[in-house]
Amino acid sequence: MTTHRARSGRVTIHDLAREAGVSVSTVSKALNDNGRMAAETRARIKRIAAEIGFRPNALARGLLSSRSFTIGLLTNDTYGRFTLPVMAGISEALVDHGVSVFLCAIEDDPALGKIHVDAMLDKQVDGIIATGKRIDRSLPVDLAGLPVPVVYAFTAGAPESVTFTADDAQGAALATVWLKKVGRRRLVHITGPEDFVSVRERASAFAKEAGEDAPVHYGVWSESWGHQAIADLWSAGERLPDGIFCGNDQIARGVIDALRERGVKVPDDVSVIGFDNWEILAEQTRPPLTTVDMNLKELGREAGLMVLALAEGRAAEPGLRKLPCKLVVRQSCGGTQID
Amino acid sequence: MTTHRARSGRVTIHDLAREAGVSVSTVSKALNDNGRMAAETRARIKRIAAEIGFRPNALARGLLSSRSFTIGLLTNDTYGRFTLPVMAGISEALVDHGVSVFLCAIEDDPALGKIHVDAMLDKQVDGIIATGKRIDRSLPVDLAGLPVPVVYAFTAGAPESVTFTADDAQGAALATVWLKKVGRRRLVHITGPEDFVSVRERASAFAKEAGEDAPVHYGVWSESWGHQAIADLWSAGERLPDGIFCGNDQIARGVIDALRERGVKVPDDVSVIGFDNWEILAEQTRPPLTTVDMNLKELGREAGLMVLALAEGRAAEPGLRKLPCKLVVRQSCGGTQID
DNA sequence: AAATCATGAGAAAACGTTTTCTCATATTGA
DNA sequence: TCAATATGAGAAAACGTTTTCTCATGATTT
Repeated sequence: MTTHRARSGRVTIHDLAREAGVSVSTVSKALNDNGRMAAETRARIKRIAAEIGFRPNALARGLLSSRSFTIGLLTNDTYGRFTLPVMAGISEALVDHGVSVFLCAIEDDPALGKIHVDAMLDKQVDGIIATGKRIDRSLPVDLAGLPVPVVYAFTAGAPESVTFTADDAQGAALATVWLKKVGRRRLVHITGPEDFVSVRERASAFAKEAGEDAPVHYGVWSESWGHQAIADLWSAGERLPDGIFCGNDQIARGVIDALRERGVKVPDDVSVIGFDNWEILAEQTRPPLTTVDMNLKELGREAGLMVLALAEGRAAEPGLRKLPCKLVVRQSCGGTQID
Repeated sequence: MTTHRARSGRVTIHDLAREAGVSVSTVSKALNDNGRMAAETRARIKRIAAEIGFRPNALARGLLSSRSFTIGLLTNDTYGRFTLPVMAGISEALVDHGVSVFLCAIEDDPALGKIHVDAMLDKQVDGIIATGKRIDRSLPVDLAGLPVPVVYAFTAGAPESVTFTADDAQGAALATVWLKKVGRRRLVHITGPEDFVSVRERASAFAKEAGEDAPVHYGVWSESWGHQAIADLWSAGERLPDGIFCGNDQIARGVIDALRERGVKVPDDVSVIGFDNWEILAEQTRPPLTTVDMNLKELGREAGLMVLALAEGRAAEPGLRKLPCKLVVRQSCGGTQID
C-alpha cells in the first residue's frame, strides 16, 4: 500500500492516476465515461477511485465548466414561516442534480442584500432564487441585469422575470366552497390588511363563491384581530355567521378562542377555516384547524427546477405562475373527505 | 471605450490587465496590496477595476488557496424554530468575513445526510456546523474523521469536538428566581418529556431554586399538555400554585388558556413563565408571555466564529460550551424590570 | 567609473480538473 | 504485403487566480 495523499490532505486526480499507473487524462475519462478506453481499464480505475475515496474537486471542475452547481437563495423572511417550506422544496429538488444552495438572509437591509448578492456572484452561482413574505413587495436589492438567471418565489419579480406564487383566488374558493359543502350558509371572511394583493384576491374569490353581500372584515395578521373581530360581530348581534373563512391560521386561532369564550361550539355551531396550514399552529388549535395549504414546498421545487433549467440555458416563458392550493381537512369545519 | 468582456460574460483579471495595459500579475498584486509597485500604478488599476466592475472569481481563488470561504450548515430541524435563529447568527457572523453558508436540510434521513456531506466536501467547504433540535441527540450522519473542522450547535457532538448549547440550568434558575422575585411562593414546573437532558437540567435547577418539594410535572411539548396539566392540578385542588414555570412557550400557552377558562387571572392570581421566547407565539399570547430566551442567535454567532477559527488553523479547546440564557419580561408574570 | 542596491513590473508555475489533440500499436481490408 | 482504419492512452492546453522568481532600469555607494 503506497501513500497517495497530496499535501492538501485531500485525494486528487493525480494521486489516483499515480495509484492506477495511468495518466490523469485517462482517469478523468474513465470516471466520466468519456473517451475511448479498454473496459477493463475503466473498471479498474473506478474501483481504485472508490478504494482511495477520490472525489473530484468541484472548484476545479467549476472553473473549467463555468458552472458551479450552486445557487443562491435570497430571503427577507427572517422568521421563516414561508421561506422554510420553500427552501425545503428547493433543496429537495436540487440535491438530486448535485446543486447546493447558499442561504442569504438579508433582513430587509439593502446593504446586506448587496453584500450577499456580490458574494454569490463572486462564488459563481449558477442562478438565484429570491423569496419573500408577500407577492406584492420586492426585495430591497436590485437583481436586474445580473449575469445569472433569477427566479422569484413568493415575492415580486422584475418585469419579464419568472415568478412563482400561490393561487390565492383558487385557495380562497376552495375554502369557501368547502364551507358551503359542510352546510354553512351565512359566511364571513375575516382577513388581513387590504393593502395586500393576496388579501384582495382572496376576498374577491370569497365574494364570488359566498355572494357579493357576504361580509369581509379587514384587519391585521394576528390572533388578537381574530378575537376582536368575533367580539365585534357578536356584539352587533345581527345575523350571526355560521361559517368563517379566516385570512390566516393565526386569525383563525383567535376566532376559535373567542368563539369558545362565548360558548359557541366549533365545529358544531360554527365552522372555521384558516389559511397557510402553519402546522404547528393548526394542529395545536382546539379543535385542530381545517385550512388551506399553499403548497409552498411544491412551489420551492418548481422554482428550483426552473432556475436550474434557466442556468442550463433552456428558455422559459416569463410571467407569473400561480400554483394551486390544497385543502387540509382537520376538525374545525366538520366534514371529513378531501376532494 | 474598448470591449473588455471575455466570452464567459464575466470580467476576468485578463480583461482588466489588457484594459490597464499591464500584466495580470501586476493587477493581482495591485488589488491585493501585495508586491512592489508604483503607488500611481496601483491606484490606476484599482480605479479601472472598479470602473469595469471586476470581481475576482472565488472558484479560481479557492482552487489556489485551498480555502473556499464557504461553510456548510447541516440541520435536521425541518420546522426551523431553533435552527433559524442559529442560522441567522451564523450568517451574520460570517458575512463580514466573506464566508457564505450552504444550507443542508437532512430531515433525519441518513442517506440524505450523506449526500449533503459529500456535496459539501466536493465543494471544498472550509468547515461544517451541525445543528439540531436537542442537545442529547446527534444527527444521523457520521461527521468524524472529515478533512474539515466540525462544530456542533444545539445537537450532540462527537467526542473531543466543540459543541455549543444553551445553559438550561442557568435559564431555569433565571425563570424560577424571577417568579420568586415577583412574590410567588407556591411554584410548580410543567415541562416536556423527562428523557430530554434539557428537561432534566431545567427541572433540577428549578428544584434547587424553588425547593426540592416543588412539584415537577413531565409531559410533552404541546399546548394541550399545558392545558391538561392545569386541569389535573385544579381538579386535585390541593395547594394550588401561584407561579408556573413552563418547559416551553407552547406549554405556557396551554396553561394560560386553561387558567383563563377557569377564571384564574394571569398575572394577577398566577404568574406564568415560558421557555424559548418563540416570539410569534409569546407575543400573541394573552397576556404576552414572559419567557426565557436561549440566545440562539448569539449561539449561532459563536459557532460561526469558532468554525472560522478552526478553518484558519487556530486551535480550540474541545468540549461543551454552555451559553447563558436571558429573561424576556412581558406581562404574564407581572413585574417590569429586567436584571 | 565600477560595483552594489532598490524599485517596478513581467514570466511562469501552480491549484485540480476536463477536453482536444496527437500518436503508437493492433486490426482490418484489398 | 501494404495501406487504411480502429483502438487505447497520453500530452498539453485551458479555466482564473496568486505567488515566486527573474530581470531590466535607475539610483546610490565606493
